[in-house]
Amino acid sequence: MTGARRRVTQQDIARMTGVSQATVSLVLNGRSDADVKLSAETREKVLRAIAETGYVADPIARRLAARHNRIIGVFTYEPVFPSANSDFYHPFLVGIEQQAEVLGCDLLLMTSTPVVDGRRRLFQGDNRLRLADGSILLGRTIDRADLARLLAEEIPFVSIGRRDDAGGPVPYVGADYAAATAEIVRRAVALGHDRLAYLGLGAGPESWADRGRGFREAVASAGVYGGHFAPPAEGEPVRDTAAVLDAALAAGVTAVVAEEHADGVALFELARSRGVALSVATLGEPTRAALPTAVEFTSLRIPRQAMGAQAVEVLTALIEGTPGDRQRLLPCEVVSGETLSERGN
Amino acid sequence: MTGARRRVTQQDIARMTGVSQATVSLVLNGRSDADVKLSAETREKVLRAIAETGYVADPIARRLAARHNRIIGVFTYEPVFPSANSDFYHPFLVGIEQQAEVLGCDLLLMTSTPVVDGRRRLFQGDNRLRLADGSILLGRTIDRADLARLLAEEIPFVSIGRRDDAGGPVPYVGADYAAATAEIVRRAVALGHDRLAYLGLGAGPESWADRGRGFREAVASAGVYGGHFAPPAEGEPVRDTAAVLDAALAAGVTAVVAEEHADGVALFELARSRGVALSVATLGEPTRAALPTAVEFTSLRIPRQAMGAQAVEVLTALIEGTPGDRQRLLPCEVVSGETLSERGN
DNA sequence: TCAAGGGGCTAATACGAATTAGTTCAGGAA
DNA sequence: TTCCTGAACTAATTCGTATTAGCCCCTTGA
Repeated sequence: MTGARRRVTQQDIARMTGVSQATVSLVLNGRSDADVKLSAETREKVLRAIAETGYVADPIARRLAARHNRIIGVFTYEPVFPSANSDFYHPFLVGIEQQAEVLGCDLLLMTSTPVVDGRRRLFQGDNRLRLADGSILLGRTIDRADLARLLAEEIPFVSIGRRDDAGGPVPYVGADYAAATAEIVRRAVALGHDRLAYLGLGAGPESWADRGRGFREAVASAGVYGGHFAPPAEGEPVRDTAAVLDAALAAGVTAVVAEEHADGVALFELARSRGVALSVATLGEPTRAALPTAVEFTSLRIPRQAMGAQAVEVLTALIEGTPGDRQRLLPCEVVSGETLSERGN
Repeated sequence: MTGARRRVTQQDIARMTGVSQATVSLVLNGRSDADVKLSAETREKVLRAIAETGYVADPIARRLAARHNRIIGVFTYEPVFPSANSDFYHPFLVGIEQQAEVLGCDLLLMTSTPVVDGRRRLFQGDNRLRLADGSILLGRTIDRADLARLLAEEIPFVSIGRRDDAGGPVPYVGADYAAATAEIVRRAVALGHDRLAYLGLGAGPESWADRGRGFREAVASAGVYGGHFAPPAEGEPVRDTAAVLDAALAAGVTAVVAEEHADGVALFELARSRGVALSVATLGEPTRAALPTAVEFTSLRIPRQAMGAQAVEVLTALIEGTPGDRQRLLPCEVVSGETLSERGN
């Protein structure tokens, strides 16, 4: 009714109840302990006025003064929601939201930076990252320089996905691709395969490098042959599946471990259509995009939801200075599908 | 390098260059126009110092002074991400994010309220709604009392989905279900149907009431018969599809308009399996859940993404006091599927 | 020689909450 | 009566930036 009314402040509450702004602040923060004493009467008077007016502390002012506001920032280099990435981000966000709810934090999606060339800029003029107590960074790859700067400026953050040091250890919650890949190799070996190959880059971004390393180490320790077929370029899907298949067969390879799910699916389908026995395991999560196959692929189940939730945990530990691991690798479950079978089948 | 260094402030820059903090602020905001004059020399001195130190304005302080934070709250009664609702909310969020990005706003997901009985409480002790400059409310139904309170407290908000007045007009961006339903009825009539029926509640929450009204009015104005089959209870799917079909046939109905997509699908499939000719149109969006059918249903395409985007527009207009509609109904496209056909087919 | 009129800058204050160093007052001890 | 102590508050300051009123000095015109 009283159009364009200013927001209610502690000062207003103070005037209403005849106390000082400081008292209101003390009541709000439940500071009756130790050195600060407040009468129950005053406390209730203030509390009543707060309830009446529906007062809420301005998070901005609060953050300026107290250095925290129970807001967790979520930064994604790509838009969070738009369709292409939604399947990718969604499970992480489920976990993040869940844990944020448990902790009573709100989530600030940093959408204010326009997407340029398909990526958002983490640092730009007005760095909104500081709006939140700390942030979670989400993205297939994260700019190394950005990480270094975050560390240097001591902005609390946690990366989802393992990251190499960037002028210091990067807090992260990642998936243990190396271990999972090694496990797949062991299974293949146990099924009689002794000539394996890795299809993918196996290098570059940490998540690929980890898989590649897992493969190489497992192959070495099992004492079997481990070949390598690289895609045309980083991030590119394998174009010439036929060439890969031919090369693999020529090298006597009987089991292929594919970095990208789609590549593995394509290879397996081609082999099957040719009537060739080739085992294929995939180091990615079966996605809807690659669903036309009815076959259940041997692949990985990445604990995305748990990763999201734990990222929030690590972040709060970081903010509050609680001890604990700042780097966590969660195990990936190996989905035992039908595509990794006994040698010769 | 110099661990735990305080962040650089305008004050620091000022000291370095021998000017005042105010001058630094003026330079930063490019305020050389109009009433404020700065010499090119001073400007450059300051700019140089800024470049050297890598100074960036603290967004928090900036907002505090500016009295608004360019944060848009997004409140959902149910968790945003968890799977069951994700298909429902997702398209809206795509639109919201998109528009927020255009406007340079961040999105605050209100996740701090624990979900009780599957719903979040909009109003509770510390009302985080005021964290944002304004908020968007999302949900199939929204508590009437909540709306009234929001209006009374003059908290800027926009509802996604039309809402009846709640002690005043509620700002909303909704889908024009009434018009779309009427259009479907007209198409049915044009195809020779003169005995139609509505399957659903056609009352209660605005979105259903609008559909029901659209049906009744269109049927009346076309001068044809319009029956009504209600589900067992509000929100319940129709249990006894067979009973509905029998009743419809007994009443000589040749075309049914179903409020819920799933109900329509079930009815159509049953009729087809019995070899009975029955046209069915659906007043919902074809969802993945009801996909087992290969038939393309005559149904509605709800402009969810546009609704999200426009909600942001309305909200900012509201916040900034710009003139413009506070209530918008966007047209729904009628998907001409195969299930609404000429009478007798 | 003085007022008027800028240009160029600064002091002061606001923004809203948190925090610290007091201050006031009542009651008890000396 | 004075001193002390603790309870219950408050005044003042801080956080970093934006903004406004106004100051000082140098021209210019009369």
